[in-house]
Amino acid sequence: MAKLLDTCAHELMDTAPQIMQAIRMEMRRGRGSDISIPQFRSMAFIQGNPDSSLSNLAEHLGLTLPSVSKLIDGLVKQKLITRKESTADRRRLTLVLTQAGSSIVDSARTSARENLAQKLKLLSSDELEVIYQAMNFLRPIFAGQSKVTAHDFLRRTVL
Amino acid sequence: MAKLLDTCAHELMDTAPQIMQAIRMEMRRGRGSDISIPQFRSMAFIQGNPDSSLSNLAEHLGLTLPSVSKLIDGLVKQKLITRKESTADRRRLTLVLTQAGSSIVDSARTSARENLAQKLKLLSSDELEVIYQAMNFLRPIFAGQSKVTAHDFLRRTVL
DNA sequence: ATAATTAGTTAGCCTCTCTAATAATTAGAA
DNA sequence: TTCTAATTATTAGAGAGGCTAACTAATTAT
Repeated sequence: MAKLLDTCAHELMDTAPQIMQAIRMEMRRGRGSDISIPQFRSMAFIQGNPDSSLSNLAEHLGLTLPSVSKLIDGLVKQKLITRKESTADRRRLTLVLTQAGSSIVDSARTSARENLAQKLKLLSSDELEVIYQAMNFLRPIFAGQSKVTAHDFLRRTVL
Repeated sequence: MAKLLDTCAHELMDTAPQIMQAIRMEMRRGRGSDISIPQFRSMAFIQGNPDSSLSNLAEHLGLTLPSVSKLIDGLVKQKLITRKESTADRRRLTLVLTQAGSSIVDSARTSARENLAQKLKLLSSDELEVIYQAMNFLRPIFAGQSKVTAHDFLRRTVL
């Protein structure tokens, strides 16, 4: 039945924004490390995937290149990351966390995690298990937004 | 064990933004009804809770009053909702959807729902069931951010 | 009556995200 | 090889989305 599909879609549209808002607040609460969610996500990705390029990051975040470029601008201004020129391919960037950046992303992560965990304490471990599973079903579906450009599209379908 | 808590927290921080990004794109894709997620959420709430005030809406969204005030500004400019003065309490607003607003929120809802459902088709109905349950566990935890003001806090704890 | 609370708005700030246009470098084809 | 394509990133410009702080107006409580 298509009913469950629609219901789930509705639930997602309803719940995801609320969770985001909560996370946003948790991130702010962890004062001392005052960064936004996209900033945190960017740094976490760079930390986990050293020497990534802007494009890599953009694809991971599901954002456009200009958006990410500006996002990185902010982080560079705060000296949390640096842009390094790649020697092999001179148009390519290599993003590197500074020491400050690394420690901030660490503390932000644990702080947000603790605050969130605090909220999740209201649930039983069975319920948490369900959530854990759900996230693992959802992540692959919504990850890697594929970023099909108009040009790619034409190339694939017309040409 | 506290491990599961932390893992779930981590999964949430990881997955929620991606879902949001996908929803954002789905909303845009439903061209003709070009509204943002907060705008959609506001209108949907007003549709379901007629004659709500700004404060009601702000609490539901988990946002500050000024944020919501500005948000509503935009919708009023587009003639999707109107601010009506309440006769009983003259500082209170009553938010009302215009006809245009009502039809836009309807079409945006079905469009986004269909696009999302499309993505969810990749899952089995068992997996959907898990997601459904998870959302129902999560929603109450993250809904109604309680919005404790400094003043309230002092009043409750000190006085 | 006067003080405190509540409902909204305004102003100012910064981030997020997009599209469109541009520059520089590399890869591919004629 | 030369000239065209594609890739990588940036800039400019615009509109939302958030927040805090400071303010007005109306209501309630003392």
